[in-house]
Amino acid sequence: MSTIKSLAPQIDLPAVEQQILSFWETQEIFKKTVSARDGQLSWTFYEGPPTANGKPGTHHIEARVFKDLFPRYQTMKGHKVVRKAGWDCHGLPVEIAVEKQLGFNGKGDIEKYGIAKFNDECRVSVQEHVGEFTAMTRRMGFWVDFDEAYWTMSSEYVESVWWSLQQIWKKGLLVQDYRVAPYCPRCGTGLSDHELSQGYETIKDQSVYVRFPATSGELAELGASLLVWTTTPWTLVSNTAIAVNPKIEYQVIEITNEEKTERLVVATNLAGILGEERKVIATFTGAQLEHTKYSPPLDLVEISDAHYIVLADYVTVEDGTGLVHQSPAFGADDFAVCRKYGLPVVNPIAPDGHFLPELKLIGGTFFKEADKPIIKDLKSRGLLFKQQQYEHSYPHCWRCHTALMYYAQPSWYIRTTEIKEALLRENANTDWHPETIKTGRYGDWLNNNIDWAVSRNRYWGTPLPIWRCENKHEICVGSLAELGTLAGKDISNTDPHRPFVDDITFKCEQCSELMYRTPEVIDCWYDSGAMPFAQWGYPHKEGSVEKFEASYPADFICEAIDQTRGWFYTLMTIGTLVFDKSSYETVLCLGHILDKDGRKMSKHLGNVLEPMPLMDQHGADAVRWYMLAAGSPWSSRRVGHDAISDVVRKTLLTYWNTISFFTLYAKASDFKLTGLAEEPSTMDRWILSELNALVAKVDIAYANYDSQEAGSAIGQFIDDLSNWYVRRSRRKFWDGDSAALNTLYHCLKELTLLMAPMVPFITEHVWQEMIRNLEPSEFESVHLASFPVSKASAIDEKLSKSVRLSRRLVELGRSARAESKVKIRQPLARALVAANGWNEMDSEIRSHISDELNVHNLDEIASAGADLVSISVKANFRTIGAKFGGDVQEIAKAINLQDHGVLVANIRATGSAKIEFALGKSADIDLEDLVITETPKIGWSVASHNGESVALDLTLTPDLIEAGLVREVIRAIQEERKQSGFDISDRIVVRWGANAEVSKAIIKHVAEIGEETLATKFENISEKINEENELGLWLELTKS
RNA sequence: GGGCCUUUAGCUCAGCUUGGUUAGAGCGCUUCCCUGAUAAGGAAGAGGUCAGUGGUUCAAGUCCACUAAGGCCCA
Repeated sequence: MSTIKSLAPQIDLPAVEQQILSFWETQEIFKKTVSARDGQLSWTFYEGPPTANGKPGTHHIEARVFKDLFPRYQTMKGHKVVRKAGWDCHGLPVEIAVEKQLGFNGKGDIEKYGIAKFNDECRVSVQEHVGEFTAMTRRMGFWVDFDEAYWTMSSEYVESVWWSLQQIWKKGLLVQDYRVAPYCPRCGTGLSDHELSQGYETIKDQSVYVRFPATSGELAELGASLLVWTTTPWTLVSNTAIAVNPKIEYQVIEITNEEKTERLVVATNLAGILGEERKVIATFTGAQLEHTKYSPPLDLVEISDAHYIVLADYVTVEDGTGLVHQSPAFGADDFAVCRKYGLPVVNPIAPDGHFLPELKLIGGTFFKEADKPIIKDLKSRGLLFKQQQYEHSYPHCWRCHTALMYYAQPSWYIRTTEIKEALLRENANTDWHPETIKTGRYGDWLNNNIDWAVSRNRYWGTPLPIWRCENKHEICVGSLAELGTLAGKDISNTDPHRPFVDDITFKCEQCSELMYRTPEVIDCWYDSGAMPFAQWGYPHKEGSVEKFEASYPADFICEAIDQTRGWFYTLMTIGTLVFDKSSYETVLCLGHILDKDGRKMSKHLGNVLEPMPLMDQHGADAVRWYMLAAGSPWSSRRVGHDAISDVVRKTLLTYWNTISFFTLYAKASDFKLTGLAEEPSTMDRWILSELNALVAKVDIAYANYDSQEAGSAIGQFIDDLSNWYVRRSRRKFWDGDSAALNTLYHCLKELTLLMAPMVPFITEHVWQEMIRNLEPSEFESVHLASFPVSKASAIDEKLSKSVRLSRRLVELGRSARAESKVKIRQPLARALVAANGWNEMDSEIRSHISDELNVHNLDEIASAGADLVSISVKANFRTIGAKFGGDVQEIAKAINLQDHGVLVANIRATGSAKIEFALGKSADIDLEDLVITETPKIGWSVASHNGESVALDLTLTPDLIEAGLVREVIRAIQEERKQSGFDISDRIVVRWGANAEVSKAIIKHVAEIGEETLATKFENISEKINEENELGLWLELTKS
């Protein structure tokens, strides 16, 4: 009585996964995989926290699959891998969602409602979908510790963030400055980029070309005016400078119209706007014009030490005049350029969007309404050159549709430009996957680094821990304890959010004035970038120092490509700011998930694939394998049901069926696990060679974060194992051959271990049902086992090549069979083979070819005699090109003109031949320089490819025909056995009837048929004949 | 406006690092074959301006430049 479980070929993957999930949970397998590696080298992974105020989507599965694979692999390689989950809690998207839910329409509503209550709602909102996230994470088999998850809104997290800000502040890198940002004058609030993108509207504005007379340098001597184009005439009030591109060419052009002659400066490429009748007076590069003074068009506000030409690379000749009016309070580019020249930032507009009342002409006017009087004034003073309507898309407030203005507002910056060199150094030491991001997208971003505007005028975020007095003395606080000391009371249990921290005030140490917290909160990207230390509550919380030091920097992080300027940047930057070291060493950067038609998944297109139904339909393993192994992880990929069910059929079911096949025969033959044979057969040696090569390949691929490479190698091996090794060794399994069964078991066990990190469910199922069934002392879970080690001595590259050749020859033989219309069940006497490597081929491998092709004898084509064989050759360009370079075409032609048979005979006899290809020029070539195709001349069915040929002798003798009939009969009986549902080891009685020819064959070969079909007894019912089948064979089987 | 990525069969994608003369695989379709595990396997066929243009080279899907379309990030 065998205890071996036979596993059915049918499997319900999603159902099995549910069992495995509860097994993992009840046995606490995840915990054990971590604790089992206590004392081992740790391998660190950081989880990029999602915000759980929205539902998880299929794109969340993608990153999480990769975040799971490599930790599982590293665990199997003996490392301790702690995986701490995290939740990103703060930020504008959360506030906006809550505003929407409460029907709010701006910051005013929030303040009326009360910041404390509003923040309470935010706190609830970010926990709303935590359950769905954890359910999805559990279902997909992503092992991460939710019990110990960090929350960016927790007091200890916020305090840790404060501590890091204090470090940066102490270095003088956290400062207040102006920031030009979109601003809604009606709502009185700045808008985020995210809000901005929702509110673009196409509108018509008056654009104007204005003359700015030059007052210094050569331009003044020439009496020229700078011609400037702007779509926002209202900004001319605060004109501060004019920017030109140093590399662009400018001309002074004289034109005459309406009886007036004047000279204007424009970029050469845009001179066309001045009309056809024009005279070039002088030419300058932009650089030559620097510091040329001009008189400003309006004299409504005082701007000292201004009004000259500055240089800026961003100026283009796409439209306008190539000269750009600069008003630093109202344009980010303008601000940056003017800052560089030390120009003042003058802002004549009040926060309500109206010009200051004391101004002449436009005092008290709403900024947009000022265009008309300004244009009228310019016209009356002869400064307006041209005016035209201009249609463009302009940002509007998404709430109230008011036109936005870009407006300089006070803002806190982290001076990341100061640590640019350190960032570049850290980036150079970072291992990016794919590599191009390092110097491409991310490297460029660092090279063009700008200071990080880190403050937000909002409510639900980590409050900026800076307190100031009216004399602008400031202090940055690093913890609640520190703040309590300053305030002189115990506030250790105070919520470190608004509005509670806003209420804390204390006296300035320098001037004794009261210090108030500056009202801003910080960018939530700072929160997530601070997680390497803040997740432990470093440095305040007990034990956090040890935990942090043991886990910094991370060996591995992984997110989608949109994080290059998000999390990847803030992690590296904060790490470098605070510890002078980036917080991660390797980063895997994934492409996005698209729908089956290549479109983004979005609610309004209705093409969103819900993750849970997807996994419940196909199984999490199928989704995982698809994400990991189908297509490049770093390019965007289309996900659809068909693509995923393909994975199931092709890979997972083939694997499972091989397992099932093994257990079927292991049970039937009372399999004993004895290990690998001392002297394995050629076939066994071959598959073991492939296996060990696979182990090495997959190990390297995983170590290099290349799941695609690992997946395709595994897929190839599954195919080799199932469709060649098992197929060709079927008879041995049937015979209960212990060596073959042990070999197959060994292959399946190692394969299971290799696949475990990618598809943890089905491999666990195999581990429990097959491996622990045979080896009860094995690890409790496949995920507690060690990764296999490749045995180099088992890898036989020559054998592998030989088997590959044999499989190509089988293909050619099948092709020749199909061509000849002689089916494979009809044996043939012989086939001729031509191929390099044939002579070295092991007889066992040759026998597989003759079995597959059902041919009794295989001979080398040479044995057929030269007069039967025709030889044709082609030049092998790869070798000839390398040897003779430019002469290849001539040589190839010359080779073609030779008598191919003689040429090949010569080279085979002497090893080389001299080819004369031009007058007095010749080349010595040898066998490798030719692609030789040998084919029999007549009476054969031939297939050739790349110089390899198989030719079948189609002559049929009565004996061969009879053998063919026997094989037909055997197959018919086997088919019937299967139909009748007999067990593979059932002995049977065959009652049969057939026509004379078939009857004769059966009677003559009854012993052979009986052996093949396990028939113990044959009864001929001669009157029965089945008209419906080709053989006329009637069968009735019963168990004996 | 800037940077990066992608573009190869009806569909999904390899191949490009290292250039070599018949450009592959899977799915789907047609016709066959094989089957004592398989939801499988195999053969043949239809299906390709390798996005376009130009260049380098004896030779370009592959290297270089430019262009176009789509995507991502940033303005």
